[in-house]
Amino acid sequence: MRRIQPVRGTHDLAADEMRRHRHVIEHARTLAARYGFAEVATPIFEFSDVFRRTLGDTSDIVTKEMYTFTDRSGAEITLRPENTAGVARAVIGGNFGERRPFKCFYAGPMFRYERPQKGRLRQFHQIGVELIGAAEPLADIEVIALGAHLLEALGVLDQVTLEINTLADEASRRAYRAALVAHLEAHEDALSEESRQRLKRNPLRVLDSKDEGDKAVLADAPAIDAHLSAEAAAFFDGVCQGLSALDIAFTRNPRLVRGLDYYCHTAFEFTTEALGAQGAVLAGGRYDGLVETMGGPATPGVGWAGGIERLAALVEETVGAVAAAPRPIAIVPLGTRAEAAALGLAQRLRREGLAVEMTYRGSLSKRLKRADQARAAAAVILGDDEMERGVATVRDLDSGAQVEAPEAELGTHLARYAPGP
RNA sequence: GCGAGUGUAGCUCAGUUGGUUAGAGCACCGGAUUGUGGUUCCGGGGGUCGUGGGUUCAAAUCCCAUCACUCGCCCCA
Repeated sequence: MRRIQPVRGTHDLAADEMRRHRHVIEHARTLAARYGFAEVATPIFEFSDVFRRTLGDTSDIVTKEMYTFTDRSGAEITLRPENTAGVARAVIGGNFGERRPFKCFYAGPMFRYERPQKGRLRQFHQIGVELIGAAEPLADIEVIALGAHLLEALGVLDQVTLEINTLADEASRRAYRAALVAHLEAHEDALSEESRQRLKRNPLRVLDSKDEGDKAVLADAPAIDAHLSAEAAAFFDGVCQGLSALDIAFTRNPRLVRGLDYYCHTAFEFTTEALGAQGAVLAGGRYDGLVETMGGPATPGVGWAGGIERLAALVEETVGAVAAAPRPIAIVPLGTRAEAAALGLAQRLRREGLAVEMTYRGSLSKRLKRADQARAAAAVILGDDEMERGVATVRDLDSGAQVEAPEAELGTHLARYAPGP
């Protein structure tokens, strides 16, 4: 029988890794709630149009990374490659209410058909927030502040740098794109093959090329700042000042652009050097055109998404192991009569809030070994001796100290051990 | 999608210029100890050497393909 492998780019999450994921998710969920972002969930698959219409025909995600299939009714379905479009779809449909601004938090799996690498999987997990219906810089500032706060709470803020840029409004961006294209076309011979392609399809993407020849051409390329409308400049100014007022350190990166078409104005990215090539750990921006693109009323929005695998890896690398589960109490019955009694005892203790591990088989020696492997803090030994006298032996597994306690008082004897989950 | 590297037990790895029944440590299971765990001692189970094909008297070892992982490009979270 040949062993079946997991699908490429997918991972089983063992208890330790799952705990690291949960550590990230729970910090994010708690902080998001504190900022007024309530948790929601959208389906992990949508009609393909939800993504095709919003992400842009030239984006890599749409052109080659979507998991798309036809279901039994003939509908074209796509496993979500990101969650913003799904949230926007639900908001437009009124499924999340009519109150504006609408603020939400989400966590869940996303799917992209990519070449797997460290920190890059085909099924990966994101946390994210969206703030829909507020056009003010204050909204951008709060959204970014939440991201920074989360990174701080996870203990990794000093491992990342915040880069920020403005993509301006459409008119400014169009003017800038024209100037950029003119410059790039004048130096087309010096550009890499890929950048020449991008020049035609999505010229702004040339800006973050790592090719040395491209960089040389870009060195004296026009900057967007010269093309900003007064409003766009003021907006970006407002965001930067707000971040400074909150003591959130950032650097301006005029080459920072977004891969997805729906972004405008603020674009930001928390990146780290500690994770190799996949350094973006939490990133997002403003997407004022998105809701309208999807057929809703013109509605501004801003948000971010963070990669759970990447955040968890960064936490593990810089902070170390996350807190382990609470240590259980092990029940060690000896003999069939004791086993029957132990069942009820275990349930009783669990109802009192203790984590209780039953030992199922073997001699006392074997069962204590099991208790030890389960990281139990104490063992409750219940044998014929004890049954006769209506007591149980409580053994502290760290010190080896043992006391006998009447069964009714077991709860008090065990109270000094950590409560269960 | 492109380039490079790696794949031997559950894990980390050794395995000589191709040469007989492929090893170690840790982990696991049992016993020493049918009422006392962690330490120790003894024993045991586990491998189609990633998979498929080829070369050869002979392949874990050489060749080809393929799959997976890792790193870079690309992309992004």
